[in-house]
Amino acid sequence: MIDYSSIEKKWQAEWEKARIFEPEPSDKKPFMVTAAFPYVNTALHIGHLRTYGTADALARYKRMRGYNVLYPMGFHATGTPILAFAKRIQKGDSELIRELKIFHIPDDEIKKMVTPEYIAEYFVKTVEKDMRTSGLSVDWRRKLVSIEPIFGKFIEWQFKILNEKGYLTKGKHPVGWCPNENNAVGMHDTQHDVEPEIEEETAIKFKVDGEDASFICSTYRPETLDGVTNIFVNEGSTYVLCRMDGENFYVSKSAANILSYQRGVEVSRELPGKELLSKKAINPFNNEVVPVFPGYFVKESLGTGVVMSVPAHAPFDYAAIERLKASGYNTGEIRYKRIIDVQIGRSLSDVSVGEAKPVHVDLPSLAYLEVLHTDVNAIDDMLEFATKLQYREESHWGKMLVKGYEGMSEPEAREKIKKQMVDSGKAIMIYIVQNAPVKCRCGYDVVVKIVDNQWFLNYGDPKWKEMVRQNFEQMRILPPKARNGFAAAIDWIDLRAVARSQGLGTRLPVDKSVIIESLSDSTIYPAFYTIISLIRNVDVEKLRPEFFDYVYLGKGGVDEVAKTTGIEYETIKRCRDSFAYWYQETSRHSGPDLIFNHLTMYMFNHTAIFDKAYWPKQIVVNGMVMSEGEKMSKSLGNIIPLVDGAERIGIDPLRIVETTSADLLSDSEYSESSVNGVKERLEYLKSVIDNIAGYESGEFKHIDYWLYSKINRKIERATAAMDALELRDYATDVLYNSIIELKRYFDRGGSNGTVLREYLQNVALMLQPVAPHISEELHHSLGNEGFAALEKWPIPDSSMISEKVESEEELVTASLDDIKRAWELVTKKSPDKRPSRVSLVVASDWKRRAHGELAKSKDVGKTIASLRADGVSPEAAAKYVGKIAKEMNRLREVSTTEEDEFKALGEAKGYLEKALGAEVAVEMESKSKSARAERAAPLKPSIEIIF
RNA sequence: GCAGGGGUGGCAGAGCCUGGCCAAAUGCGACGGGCUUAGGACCCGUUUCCUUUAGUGGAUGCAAGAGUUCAAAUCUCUUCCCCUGCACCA
Repeated sequence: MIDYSSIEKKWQAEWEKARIFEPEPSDKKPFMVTAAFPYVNTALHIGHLRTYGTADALARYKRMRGYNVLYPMGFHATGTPILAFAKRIQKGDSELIRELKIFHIPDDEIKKMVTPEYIAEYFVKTVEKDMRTSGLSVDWRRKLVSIEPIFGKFIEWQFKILNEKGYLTKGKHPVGWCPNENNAVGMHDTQHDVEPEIEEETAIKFKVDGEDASFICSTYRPETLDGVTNIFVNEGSTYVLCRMDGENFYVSKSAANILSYQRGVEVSRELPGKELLSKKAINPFNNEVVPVFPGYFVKESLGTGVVMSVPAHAPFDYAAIERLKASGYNTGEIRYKRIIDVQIGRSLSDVSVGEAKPVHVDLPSLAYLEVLHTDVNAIDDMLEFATKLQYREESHWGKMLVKGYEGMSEPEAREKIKKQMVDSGKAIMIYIVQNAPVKCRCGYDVVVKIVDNQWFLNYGDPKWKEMVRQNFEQMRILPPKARNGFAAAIDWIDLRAVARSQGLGTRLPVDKSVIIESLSDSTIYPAFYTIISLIRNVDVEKLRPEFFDYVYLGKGGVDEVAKTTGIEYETIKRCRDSFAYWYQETSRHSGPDLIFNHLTMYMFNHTAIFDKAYWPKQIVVNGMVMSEGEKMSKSLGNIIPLVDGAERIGIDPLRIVETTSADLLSDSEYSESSVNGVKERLEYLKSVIDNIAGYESGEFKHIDYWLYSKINRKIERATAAMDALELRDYATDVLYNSIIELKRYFDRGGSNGTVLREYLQNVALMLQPVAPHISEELHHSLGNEGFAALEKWPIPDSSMISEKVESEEELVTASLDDIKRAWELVTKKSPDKRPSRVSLVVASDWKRRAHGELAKSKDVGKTIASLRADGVSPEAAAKYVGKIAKEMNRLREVSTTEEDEFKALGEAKGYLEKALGAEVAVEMESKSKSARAERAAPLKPSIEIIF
């Protein structure tokens, strides 16, 4: 058994002692690998190995390919999560404590986690330890934490530049807001961690006839305005007349309160809903005067509490009006007006619609109730269903009938009408919490507030976008299929709020009252790794913008900067050199969840700040890790802390399973069985190496050449796979196929120590990227000195790759297979017959020529003629060529000769006899008298089973 | 709704870009056999249907439908369904 734990500890200590992962600029080609730094609210679990292990695999591979490789690491602590974390600990939150216990965090440590600073300190320590346990080839001298003052200086400089370039702007922005605590709330601040989903609604002003006031109706479908027949209010609710933006409005009392966070609202007086029923309203779209009805379904707390009624296109509206009529309410004459044309029920299958045919196609909402086998008295859930169906079909396939918008699709008309109404002052946009009620941790309902002094980064800036697109074209995205996602993200990203009033982090230089939001302060930090270890001893206050200007932008001169900042000349110069060196070639790694935020912001900020030469070169996105078919999560309790995994399973097997068991972008699957499979294979490799001394060298046999061919082909393929970071393909070749090949080699009597040693030496080295410890151990077991981690990546010897040798080996396998099949069929049908001997006949060389010629000429006649000219009998030539002509387009040249095949099968005779338990004879067709000999084809000898 | 990624055999999951060697790798499961006192492990075989007393031939088949082609899991179009993201949150 391999003792992973002690092997890992041993090599980690050796690497550390030799400081082999602490690179400095040199004349070698640089390669810098960075992975998204972890947020410090948890220890690592085995799933984290996916991203960090993939990045490490690339780092180690590139190192072996002769690059000077830098793989630095830092820690993210800015933002609100550890603030909330500290509060929860203060309150003794049992759920959180239970989660921490999964990671074996001792009680006395948990007790101390009442300040975010301590939490950060604790997890920085823990995660670094976890990463060291993982055997990552990280240069720990460059460690940084995003809440360090030194980091703050760097961020301040970054935002100073962004501001100077005009990318920092100020404006209005809707946010989730707690009216009680008076601050913005995000997901981390709500009960059950619910994200308040903010949605925009159009609120249409319906002037009250004869009054200086309007109803204001919120709606998702302003395009249906032309179909409004009346206004609905809840007659049992309290309404107010209020003043907003210099106009008077009727809204529900609770709506007035909610709206007051978005606009200035002054309540003039309260009134019961009933009082509104006597009023008339003017539709701003078509100036029709419409009445006000009581709507049983109107909720005062939703939107404005006043609803415009479009009965032809809203089942609720239609049902409410019909029920009013039925109850004897005087509605006056209602003229239902169809404004969207669509094939009703088209998305439903015939089965669910059954016999129901929409009769009232001029009144779509009724027609929708009809296809659903119901009517105006349906329960609310049914009406809700009909509403959704109608809305979906109309917006998907509907064509507008409204004058001026004829034939338009609904979404297009919606945007046009919305814009027209808002621009002409007939409507305003309001925001609602779409998934209301969302409760703040303090217990109050979250509302939407429009913050008007919000700072944004204007990622929508066309010139900026253009720069990013330009760089993106040059960039390498791995895997290539993630490329479309990035292109979409670059197009989509727009204004992004960059400041918050709370949380840990750096204050915005242009407005010290706010803190830079935590994703925005971690976009160009990889550049900071290149210099941080050089300025650790510099007084933080000396890190003035002039310093960074020189280091990152080459502005000014070293003397000048040394004078203004007081930093030593040599330090400044080394920083500039270090940045300019390492940033030539970079690779950024993360999970796919960061494509639409961090990774895109990474591209934008780099292009905004740095010179072209230092723009991003490569981004790698990898999938996540699933555990036994389920997503790993603390609440499911299926998290395996990294320390446990290292101890119970071993880091190398874990790294192999997680980084190589799926496509780069697909989620990989951790399971006991997959880990065991990997371990068995590693054990097998080790056992062969442990016994290597027992194999003597000698003259090479066919199977030795075969193994040479295999190893060199393997190197070729593994190298190509690593270049594309296709770790799954790489591992299939290097690990899984190696086992199969070795077993076959021994099966076929292979026993040459020289060949085996070379094979294993290469396999051991090629395991280095994903299984660095085992690789190191095997490398040394083979008697090598020096670190595998620093060895040259194997180079294939293409002269040893032989199509012919491999074909011959396949010939043996395929023949054995065919013999078994035929054998079985014969003995099944005649159980009393006992075959005693098998005779194989390999095909004459003229048949090989036939293949080659036919493949080239595609001409049956010509091929036959050419064979006859060579002295082949006309009958045999015609018969054979006729047979192979059927698969003319699949024919290939054959690399073996009759002689080759004869020899190969001859050498394998012993093997075949053992496998079959019968005598085997091999003949050449040109010399055979067997009746079945003519059936022989290249690489497919004829078989005769003799009884 | 918008954007991105998908839909393959009992399951998981390759193949699709670059059409033919694909009844479709590999792993798991199931079944049969070997080994064993027995179980596990291991080894061999089977795992769409029909056909074949010699290594075979055929049908159906990769979400559904249509198209392009001598040839489609693979290319094009349409439809249906699933997953992820949609922001101030790391």
